[in-house]
Amino acid sequence: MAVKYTRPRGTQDVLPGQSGRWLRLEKLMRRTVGLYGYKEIRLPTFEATEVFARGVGDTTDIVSKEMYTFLDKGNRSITLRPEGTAGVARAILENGLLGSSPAPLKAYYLQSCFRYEKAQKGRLREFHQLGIECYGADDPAADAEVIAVARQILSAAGLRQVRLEINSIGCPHCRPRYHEALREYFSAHKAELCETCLERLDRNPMRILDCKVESCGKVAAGAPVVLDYLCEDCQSRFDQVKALLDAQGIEYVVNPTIVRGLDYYTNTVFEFIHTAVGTQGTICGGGRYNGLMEQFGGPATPAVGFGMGIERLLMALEAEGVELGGDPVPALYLAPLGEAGKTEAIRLAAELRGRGLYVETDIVGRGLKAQMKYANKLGAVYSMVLGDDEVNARRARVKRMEDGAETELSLDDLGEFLCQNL
RNA sequence: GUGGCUAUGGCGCAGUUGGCUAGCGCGCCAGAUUGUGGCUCUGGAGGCCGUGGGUUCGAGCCCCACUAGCCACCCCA
Repeated sequence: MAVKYTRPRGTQDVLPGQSGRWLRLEKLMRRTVGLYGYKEIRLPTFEATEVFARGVGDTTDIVSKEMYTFLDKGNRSITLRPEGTAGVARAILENGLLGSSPAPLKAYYLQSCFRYEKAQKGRLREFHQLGIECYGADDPAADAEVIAVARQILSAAGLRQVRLEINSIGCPHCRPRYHEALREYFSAHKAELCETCLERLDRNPMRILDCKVESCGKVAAGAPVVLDYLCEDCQSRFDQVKALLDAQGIEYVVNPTIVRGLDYYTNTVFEFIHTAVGTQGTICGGGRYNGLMEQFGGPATPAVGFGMGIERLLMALEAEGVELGGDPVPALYLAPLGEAGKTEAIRLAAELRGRGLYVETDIVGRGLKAQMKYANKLGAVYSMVLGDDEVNARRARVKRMEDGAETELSLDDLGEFLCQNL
């Protein structure tokens, strides 16, 4: 039984037995997001490469080296989506949603994303993301609401050891001033910077703040802080976001070094970081991206949103020992004995399933004893033996597996009994 | 892309300085007096020891390459 085929690197199989927790988490996410008015949007898995190059920014790592890009048979450059926001922006414009639906436009997606990276724990090549996008709301209340959505999902899932970090990276008006100040500061410390940071100095000096190299970190510690360079408007927005978080009782810490790796962010940026799960601790990241629509040639439209990694959240929950519950358990196991029993079991099972009950019965020809063991393994709440006597009398005993208590009743009353005793 | 560690039945592991039929736990299947589970006992199925070379009389154990996984860097969800 040699395994010939293995799954591509960085992908995963979610098997029966594990999929239950995914399902529960997804349900919880859809429900929560719905409480804030988000409706699902389903988009193609791949887009024209240009959509991401434009949307995400071609100087970012994601676009410059992590995309799954290929030419299709019509010689078009196609890319598997590395994130969700760019596609949503494209779809909104293409379908004219901004004019035709009431503002703000709130959409969410729950989907695979693809990045060609070296896989490790919490970093897959195909991973799953919940994302929400709110278009047409420039008020800080929108920022605070988006953060609240993420907060509620994480709390509802039972996650405890998570910290919210927020920052403002300013707008196109005040950011150049800050870049200027950073360049000036880091240029004076060139000798202590690593090679990559020397490049960053020209392209995007804010990235240096994020550098993990020790010497860079030391220099960065004394660097000018964005928050000191915000224009009046940006400062006031940031203050309002914080005030609204306070009002909702959402705890956070201001971390002026959060930069985020996608070019479209402006003003508010935030991350939810798990504190006990090793290096891939960011389970949710997001912020405001008011410039994105214009980059696509659309009308200037304010927008906020976040992306949340399903696998990362699942990892974090596991690290905290939070149980999401496993696969559903049968309400009843029907154990047929003999031909008459078998026929009746099939009939009865179909009837009960028609009423919405999860019922299992024998389809492999096991003996009675083996069937009981099986029922036990499945975790069935009740079991019932159907032999000639029961079929003739149309009465049988239901057994509660937990304690072995038995109740005799007519087969016709079984459905009612189960509905009332689950 | 860079560095380190690992690779034995479905899962978790033993395999002594290389030596004759590769073991254990869990799981799976079947039994333990005739129509009943969870405990216990017994038996069974299942591995060309990641792949390909090499050293040797002989390699799961040594050497090389490749592949995959894990950890860190990088980056991000």
